[in-house]
Amino acid sequence: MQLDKIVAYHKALADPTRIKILILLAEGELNGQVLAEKLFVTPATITHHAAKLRAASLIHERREKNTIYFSLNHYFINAYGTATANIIYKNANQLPEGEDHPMEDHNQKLKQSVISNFFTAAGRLQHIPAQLKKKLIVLEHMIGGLEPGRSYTEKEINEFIKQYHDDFATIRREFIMHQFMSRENGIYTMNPLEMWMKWETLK
Amino acid sequence: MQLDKIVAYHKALADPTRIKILILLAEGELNGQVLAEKLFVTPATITHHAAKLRAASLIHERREKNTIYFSLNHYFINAYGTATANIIYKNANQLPEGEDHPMEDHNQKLKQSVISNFFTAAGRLQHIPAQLKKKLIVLEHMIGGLEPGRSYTEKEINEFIKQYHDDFATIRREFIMHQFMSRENGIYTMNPLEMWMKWETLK
DNA sequence: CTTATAATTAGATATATATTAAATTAGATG
DNA sequence: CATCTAATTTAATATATATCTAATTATAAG
Repeated sequence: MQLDKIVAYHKALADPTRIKILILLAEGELNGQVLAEKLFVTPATITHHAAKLRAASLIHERREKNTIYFSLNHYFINAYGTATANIIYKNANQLPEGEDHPMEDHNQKLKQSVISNFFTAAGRLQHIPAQLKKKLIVLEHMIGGLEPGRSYTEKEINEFIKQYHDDFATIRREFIMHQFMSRENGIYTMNPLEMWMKWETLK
Repeated sequence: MQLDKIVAYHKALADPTRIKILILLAEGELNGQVLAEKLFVTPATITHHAAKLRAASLIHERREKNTIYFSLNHYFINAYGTATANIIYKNANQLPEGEDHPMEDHNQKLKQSVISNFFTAAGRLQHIPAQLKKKLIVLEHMIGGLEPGRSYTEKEINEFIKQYHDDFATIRREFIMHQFMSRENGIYTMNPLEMWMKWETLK
């Protein structure tokens, strides 16, 4: 049920240690040991929180030898124009509160250029970018056309994607793979984090 | 500290019973006894949750004789274009998930007309509306100019308000009174709910 | 195979919180 | 003042969760 998802999402952000972890990760990826040191907790505690953040799709993980590096979900970073993310970001960089981070501007420009390069004037997707970062921008752009908070049948999702590109099956799979959406019993819903980003970009 | 506020805000929405209360209140105001019946809990439990929702500015209360009627914070209702609010609203009205509620459209139109009636083309506020609902729309419009998540000194707030109207003291007081902002040691910050709305209306 | 490092798991503890029943308070009315 | 109703408070309980220590697992390297 959708209620559980909303609750789980808010629970993930309802703990000071987890917010602090996100603030630290806003500076760049860190492994568990380092996070533990900086927050004066044990690695076991980091594991505990990482599980909750992971469940809410707020972080990514990358393994290198026997070290696991945590990073903010790419979208979370890009969405820091929102208030909570703004706070996380500013805290991370010790910037005076009134100033915007140059990254904000840079990300905006990157998005703009990727969107204008991959979509036609009529709004069709010419082809799916091979580069991950660009692909994610393209997926995010398309998912912005869905209504946050409603459920879609597979048929409806296919129709929706076909507005942009004929290969709806690949794109639908990418939506799931990159956690933009989740599927349950053939019903598709946007994930909470993605909804949140959607709110931000809503006019 | 701002961290606590963010955490408290998310905690308020991190409980299924509280989300259900909001869903029920989306249909209209209800008193504690009725809420308790509908949710199969005791009135004491409702009191408990009401305290948390009140602390997060999510509900309003109105006393009539010895009955207290709870209702959604006016702004929460108007913000239901956001995903969580959308879910609350749709659940409340048993609408097919794809359909928008007519109220959404109505509120949008009301806002449009109030804003164009009270502000000049240059964006100055001509006078403060006497009618509560209109006043709230005007306040919401102005607060949209602030950056969510940052702190402002009183001087900065005054300067900000003077863009719109010379009587900054009255408007500043209204911001506090209607819980758009809170003041601590002379530092002003937008309240979490208002931040949330801000995200939604951000371009 | 042994050793080293990072992460996870398991078990224990403490704190927080959701809930209830019972007692109390607040307000209205006779 | 007595009574009624709604709400709150208090105290108790149960569940959840944040944290730690100690044991275990995963991966790499000698």
